[in-house]
Amino acid sequence: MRAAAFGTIPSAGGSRGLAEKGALLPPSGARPGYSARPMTIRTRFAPSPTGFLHIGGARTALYNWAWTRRHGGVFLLRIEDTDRARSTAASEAAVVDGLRWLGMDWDERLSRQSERGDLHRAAIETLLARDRAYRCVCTPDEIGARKQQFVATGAKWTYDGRCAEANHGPACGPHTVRLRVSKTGRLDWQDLVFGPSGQDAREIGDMVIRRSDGSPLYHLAVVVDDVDMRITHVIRGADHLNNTPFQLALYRALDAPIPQFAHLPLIVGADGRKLSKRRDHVSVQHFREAGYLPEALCTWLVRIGWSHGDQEIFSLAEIRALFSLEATHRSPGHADPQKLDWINQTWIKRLPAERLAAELQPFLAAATDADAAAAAGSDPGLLGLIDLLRERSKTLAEMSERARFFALPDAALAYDPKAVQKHWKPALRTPLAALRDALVALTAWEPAAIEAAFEATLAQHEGLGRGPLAQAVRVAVTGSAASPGIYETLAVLGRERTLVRLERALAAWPAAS
RNA sequence: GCUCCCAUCGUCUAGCGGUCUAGGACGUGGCCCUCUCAAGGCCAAAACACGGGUUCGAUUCCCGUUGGGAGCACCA
Repeated sequence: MRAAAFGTIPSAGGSRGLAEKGALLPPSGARPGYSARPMTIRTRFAPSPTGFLHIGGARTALYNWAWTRRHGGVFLLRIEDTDRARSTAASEAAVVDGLRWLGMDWDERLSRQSERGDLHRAAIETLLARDRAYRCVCTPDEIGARKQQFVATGAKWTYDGRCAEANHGPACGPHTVRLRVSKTGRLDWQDLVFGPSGQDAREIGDMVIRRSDGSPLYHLAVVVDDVDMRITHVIRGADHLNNTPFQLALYRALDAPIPQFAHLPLIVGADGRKLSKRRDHVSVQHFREAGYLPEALCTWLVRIGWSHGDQEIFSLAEIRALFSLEATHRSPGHADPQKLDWINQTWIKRLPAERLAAELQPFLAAATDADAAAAAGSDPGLLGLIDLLRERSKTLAEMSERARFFALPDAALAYDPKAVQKHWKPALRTPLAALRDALVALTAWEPAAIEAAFEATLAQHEGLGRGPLAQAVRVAVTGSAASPGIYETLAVLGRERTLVRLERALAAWPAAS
């Protein structure tokens, strides 16, 4: 039954409802019988190394990765480095690092399109030999002129086929090679996300597959590579929707099995248009440097265009266990930075303090200096501080800012002038000294005991409010008017450092005027 | 212009003919909590683009309109 379905439909796949099931079957171009036993799913992510990993690309990679892992397939990474100008080892590394940082892995060895030139050239020769492609001596200028005339008719321009029957040989001078694309029939496929898709073959035209300098074009290279790598499912951005018919024609001309296609809706910017490098933050690297966790970025990206009931937060493990193309949307989605903030904080609240401490390290160093960050890193109070800070930090950068007071040496702590002016009232000096004495007398250095010392001090001083005392201490110990609960803060800072800071504040206390 | 695609609160979405006086989340506003900042709790405002069908019955199916997006290379 399966075999029959694949034998009759050029690009089978069944309805959307059956898509996931069909996904386990071999590519639709396979002959009947060949499909009798399920074959391994093979997918790939094929970024061009532009110097950074784009969030759109990261999401495509994530969908590929998650779906493939879920189905026990093989996920490959292929660098599309045909554009020599932009392709450097550094920009390739940026893409690879980005993927690793997000938590993705891939199988077999990383491959590069540039390594496959021979394959592309051979494929073109074969097409030529079989007369499925032909040499074309039309120059860009000539075509441009003809195209301009054509535009008046209002139809979509396709190559007019002037050289199609000319039979130009290898020695015809500068020439391109064009694929013969049928002028009748349809180039259709069953998209795993978009459902029945395709268009009339005649609207495609005989497209160039080899430049006059002998280099192959993108479409030829991708198809040949995908065939060679035995890719069974092509999962990519919806910007390739329009490219698929021509690529279908290439698969046919190559007598190659046709993979299944799944196109993902694009991520758009705040104005609903394609993400722009100028307006929007598009690189994964940017978010990493701004203090977002990989878990947060993955959750954010996976939820644009896909959902699983009302669940908002997904670990990588959940993503790979739950992701399905069937539940993937068809409409483009906005990437909302505020939602990312919330997601990031949610992860900050969930992750173990040890993990956050490690992630925080570079941010702390940036907010203070290497020495201070190292000192904080080995301070036993750090994990406790992180537990206090996770409720008030949307990013690691923010957390590091709030942790500055802790990392800084006692003598280097600076006081916020406005906070001093507001909270260091001359009359508070005596109670503060009393509080210091109460703290010194403490046997246990923990929030409850510290609170008791505060209460005792308050009881000694008629009319003194809890707020003013807490604020005075807060400024003395953190330099700022905002911090986690004062008892917890002192507990985490430690007895010695607290007392040193109190002493230092007392010494700097303003006198009554 | 042509081709292809899309359409539920501002945003991400649930909904796969009756369960919808349309649910959740972010954001926004209010209240509570409170030593500051947060976090948290409660409440509120906020959407099925429009018009035709199909049907006993449409947010859900079909067709138009409108709006939006993507693609129309000897780029990838």
